[in-house]
Amino acid sequence: MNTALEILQERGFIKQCTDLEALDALMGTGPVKFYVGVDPTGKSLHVGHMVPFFAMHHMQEAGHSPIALVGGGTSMIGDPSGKSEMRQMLTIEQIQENAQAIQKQLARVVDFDESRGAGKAVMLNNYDWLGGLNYIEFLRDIGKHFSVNRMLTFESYRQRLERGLSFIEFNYQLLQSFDFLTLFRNEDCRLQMGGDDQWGNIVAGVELIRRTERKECFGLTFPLVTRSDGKKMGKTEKGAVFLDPELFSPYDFFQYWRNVADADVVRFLKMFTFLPIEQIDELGKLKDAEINRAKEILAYEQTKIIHGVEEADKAIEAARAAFSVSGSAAVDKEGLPSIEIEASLLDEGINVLDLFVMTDLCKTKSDARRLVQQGGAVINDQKVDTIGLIIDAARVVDGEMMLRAGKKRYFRVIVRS
RNA sequence: GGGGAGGUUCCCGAGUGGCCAAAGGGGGCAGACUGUAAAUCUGUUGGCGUUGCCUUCGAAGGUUCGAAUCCUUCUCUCCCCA
Repeated sequence: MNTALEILQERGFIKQCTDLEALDALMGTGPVKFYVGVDPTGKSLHVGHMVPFFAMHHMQEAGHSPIALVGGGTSMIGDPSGKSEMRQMLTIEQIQENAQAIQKQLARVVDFDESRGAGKAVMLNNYDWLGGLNYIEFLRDIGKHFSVNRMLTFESYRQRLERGLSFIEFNYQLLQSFDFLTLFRNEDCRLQMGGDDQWGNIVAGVELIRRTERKECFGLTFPLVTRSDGKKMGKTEKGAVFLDPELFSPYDFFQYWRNVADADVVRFLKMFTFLPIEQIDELGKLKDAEINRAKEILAYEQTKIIHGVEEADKAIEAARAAFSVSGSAAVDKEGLPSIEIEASLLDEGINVLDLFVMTDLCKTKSDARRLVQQGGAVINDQKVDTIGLIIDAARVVDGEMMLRAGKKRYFRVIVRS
């Protein structure tokens, strides 16, 4: 039987730990409460946020108790770690709202259900103890444990010193450490996990607890997940790969994973799916074109976790249909993004450019014009390269038209009669 | 509070009176090559009614036949001094 840490290790989740052996020993003696911070700065998480929560999942599976800590108080301040801009400050109401939306998304990976009993995940908000903090007391009890000299040696602050760092941002580390201390006191939380950019803050928390409570707690960080093509994880030209299907369709979500670089497949399978490690190793042996099978599995599993089995099935079918040799042959196209238009619109015909702009394929008519000029516009597998072309009902097949921009972007236009 | 340097298109960054919808790079999009990969090469990259017109160079005014470029005021950022 693998311990939780071994599982994390073999799946590539561990970057640094304050004391791996001691932590392993502690976790061997029984369930351990641990926490991960969540930013409530948006109403949806995106895949770049998910690493800690997948780790949380494995920890929970192994019997430990997760706490998702919403940074309601801290996000009203801004964290300087690695960021060049000050964070936008939010109102308590916005944060509350975001936190609820986020919890729903987390529930796809972590179990918040009451029926789970002791091991269930809980969500707390640090606004509860930061909101009414007394400045003098805080300085006296917490502030005295921090050395400015030491803090200035932290890489994250060093960088910011060059660009400018406001005093409240500088305090972030104290607040995060105080969070850990509070969770330790109130919940007996012994471990904080987070991205590697949080290392400094996490260690600061461990030290604070050691000084004030004379107890050893632990910190563990995850590697910053990058894509081997150098792009940021979870970012696309269209913006972040959100988990919210309203913001990022399940089909596009599937495609995002389907299109990861070869070099990333195994790593991502380990971190972002729950497939057994043996199966992943097998998939890792695939070479060249074969590796596409592994990518498809990655995309399917990930979509299944986040959007559910039905959406995953639709997405994989749609993708297969769209990319099969026969082009957009009549297979299941359910999962493709689509719009509906009135049949009457086609009575007089509609300009190709306008048609493409109606879909999400082109943003402006100039954009559409370029697409057509460069030969990237396709309707029902027929290239359209005439700018003024009028599209009418003759193009409709089985009540719809399948538009394509370039090789990969599809869009269904469903004609309502 | 005093002094200095700046704010240019998605980003970085050139441009100091007309040749500027604005160099170059990055990124994006499209094409070729492929495996729905990477790398590479080519084209393209403000909008529209496209041999033209409209909006854009922090904001508002002004000078000028003509301004991203000059002047005034405002505003924001950074640096130095207090």
